[in-house]
Amino acid sequence: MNSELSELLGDLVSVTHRLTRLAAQATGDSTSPAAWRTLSVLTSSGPLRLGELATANRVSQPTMTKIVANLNELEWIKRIADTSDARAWQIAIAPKGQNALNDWRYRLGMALEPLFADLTTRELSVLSEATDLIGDRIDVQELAA
Amino acid sequence: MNSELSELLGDLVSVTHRLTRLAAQATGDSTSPAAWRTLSVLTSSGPLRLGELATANRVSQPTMTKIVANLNELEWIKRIADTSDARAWQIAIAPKGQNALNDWRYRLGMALEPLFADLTTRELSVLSEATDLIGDRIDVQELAA
DNA sequence: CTAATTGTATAGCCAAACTATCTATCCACC
DNA sequence: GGTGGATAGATAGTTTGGCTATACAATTAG
Repeated sequence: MNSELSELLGDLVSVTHRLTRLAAQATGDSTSPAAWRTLSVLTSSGPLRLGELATANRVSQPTMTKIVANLNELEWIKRIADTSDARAWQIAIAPKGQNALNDWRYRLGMALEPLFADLTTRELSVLSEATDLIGDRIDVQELAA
Repeated sequence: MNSELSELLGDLVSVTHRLTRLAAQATGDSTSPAAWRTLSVLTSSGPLRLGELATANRVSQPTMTKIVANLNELEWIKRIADTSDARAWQIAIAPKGQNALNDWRYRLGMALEPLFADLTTRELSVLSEATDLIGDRIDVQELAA
């Protein structure tokens, strides 16, 4: 175990904990990070079974059942009976959900932009690459799950 | 408003949302992200008033009162009466809390390391720099609060 | 066909999040 | 010194996201 890597990962996760809260407060709205996270996963992965969606979000299945029920009431997602298994549901993002997610991302960008406005083009590309690197690690874990 | 920056910030926050959950599941323990976040803030900032700690964590003061009460029961933090204001408390991390945080970071590093093991030295330094860049943005916001 | 496995809903519990309100303390001003 | 306004933190109440355990129906394996 590489202790420099461990240190970096500890710092990275500490910083992401705080950025998550910063984002929640910055837009000042009442929709939860879990909702945005779920919509975001659906946007990038396409429709998923409820259990798959739980895995992708790293929450338990009953938790995801509850989150999906809330999103369904808002009509932000669609529940589609899975044609190959009568027990299962396909969960897809709905147009309203896509619009809401896009709006949130816009408002988030507006709110956070002043904080990042002083970064150089090089620094921004560092952030961009890091985002991709982390995103790829998360997706790798999904495949292994 | 720079739409590329907005896009990047939306992606960054989406990815950090998911990394936060990945970290919570990866270590499999019952202590919440809020507790770790709070201990982490206290480690880097030193003792803070309860309200300041709430601001640094981007949560409301009553939320922080509760989190601090839990941490106090675990003896992970110390509550010290503020000498200059009879209403206020200084909250400081206690040795038990520091040990718990260090242990958590170690276990987190162990759990996440396989995901990041394939990164090159250059990629790891990208992550490291990004972590610093984000961390600096968060601290800037604190000063402005 | 039967037993084991699987997908999701339900139940119950806890903690983190919020707003509103209250009480005691502090501070500014007259 | 006294009064009014502001502030620090506790308390109350509500909602939602987390969890484990369990139930039931559908699917799969032997």
